[in-house]
Amino acid sequence: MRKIAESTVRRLSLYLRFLEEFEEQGIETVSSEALAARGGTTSAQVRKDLSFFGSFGKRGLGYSVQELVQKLRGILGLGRTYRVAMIGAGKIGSALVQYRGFKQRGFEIVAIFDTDAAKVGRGWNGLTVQDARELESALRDQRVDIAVIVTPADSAQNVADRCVALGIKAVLNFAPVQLTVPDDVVVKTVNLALELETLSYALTNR
Amino acid sequence: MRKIAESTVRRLSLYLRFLEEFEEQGIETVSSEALAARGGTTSAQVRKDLSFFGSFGKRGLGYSVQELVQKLRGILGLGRTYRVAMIGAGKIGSALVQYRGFKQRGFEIVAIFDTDAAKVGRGWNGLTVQDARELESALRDQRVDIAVIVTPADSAQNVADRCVALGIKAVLNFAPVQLTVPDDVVVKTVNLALELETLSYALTNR
DNA sequence: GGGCTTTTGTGAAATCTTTCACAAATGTAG
DNA sequence: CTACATTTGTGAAAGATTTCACAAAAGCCC
Repeated sequence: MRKIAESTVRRLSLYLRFLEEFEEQGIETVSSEALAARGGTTSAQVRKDLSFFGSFGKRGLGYSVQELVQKLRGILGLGRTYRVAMIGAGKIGSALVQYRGFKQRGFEIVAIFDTDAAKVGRGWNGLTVQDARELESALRDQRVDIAVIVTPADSAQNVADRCVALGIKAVLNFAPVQLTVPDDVVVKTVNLALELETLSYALTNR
Repeated sequence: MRKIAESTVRRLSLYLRFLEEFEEQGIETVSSEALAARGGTTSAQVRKDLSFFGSFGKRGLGYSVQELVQKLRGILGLGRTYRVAMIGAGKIGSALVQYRGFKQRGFEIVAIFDTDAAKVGRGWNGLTVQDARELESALRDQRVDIAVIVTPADSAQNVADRCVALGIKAVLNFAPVQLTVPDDVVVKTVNLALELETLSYALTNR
């Protein structure tokens, strides 16, 4: 498949959210103009984004909300569930585990790890926190699609390496470090410091 | 000042992190090549990014780590402290409050709000959680530079509107919604669902 | 069915970002 | 002091993304 820009994928994901809203409100049809208005972009952008994957609209009418929801779910790979391992049972991990949208969208947390002896063995939303040293033995014969790394900065790369060795191909990283992984592994890093500094830059340069 | 791309600002923020690492290690001088290697980019990119703001290096030698750290702090507006109000005292808010990098980089949380009567009045890291209905009276004569919105999705826009009315010009939003604000207010949204879906897209289309 | 209105899908143009490539500095070694 | 090795700073080229603009499709009304 032709390379699609990350910005495009992010917008598709946004469109999907809006379309789900529309669906709940009982709206059956939407124009690229309406979708763009909801998402702060332009109708041409919406049409171009969709056009990379096919043509889903009816000229003169717009898009069937229901149909477009289906198509976008397919494009984004949301037609299945993903098994997620969370490594790190601190505050952020705990917030994530409770986040409903996670399960709602098909991301199921199947294991939680931590190095802290005080946490290991405790129950957490129906799961037992396991010792991080047992990552390999615990995950060897469990399929895990995505690792969420919520460890302190200094252990994140080590954890990432071990996940890669286990064959995990996708990592969501909340540790404030730049992870190095092979080309066939995809990493998304959420870095709070970066966001704050973008704000501080914007506040300064006006 | 000429418009600088967001991607450039994010990289500058990354460079700063790496330079601080180098500084700790006692490294005094760094080339664009070395900085690029650490950050997964190219030396030309590093030089171009910096060139928007001046020329900080010595040909044949590279950059003084210490000097470049100073310059980048200045460019990113990190030479001061920012007063932050946190609206929402749930799990994510709690994780953020404890995040050290926050204070370390000059972002000081000066107030926390929630609507939940069970939380209001409780102490939180040296601060008392205030009733969100009192946002206006509490912040009227406190300077607040940045609002962090950590409320449920359905109240986020309302909170944002009230922050804007209070004259706040920067918002960091963790609610999974697209906020609408006037042009002179800058919003960064951290949307977990979006990150997950980018991963799922990447896993699907390989 | 013909004319009118709406809205898509998409090449082409415009704009933005990254990469290239090289002259100009700067230090070093002999 | 000259030749040499580095490495910056930056126009120009290449590449990527967004916007424009319009023909083509589809429904609607008379």
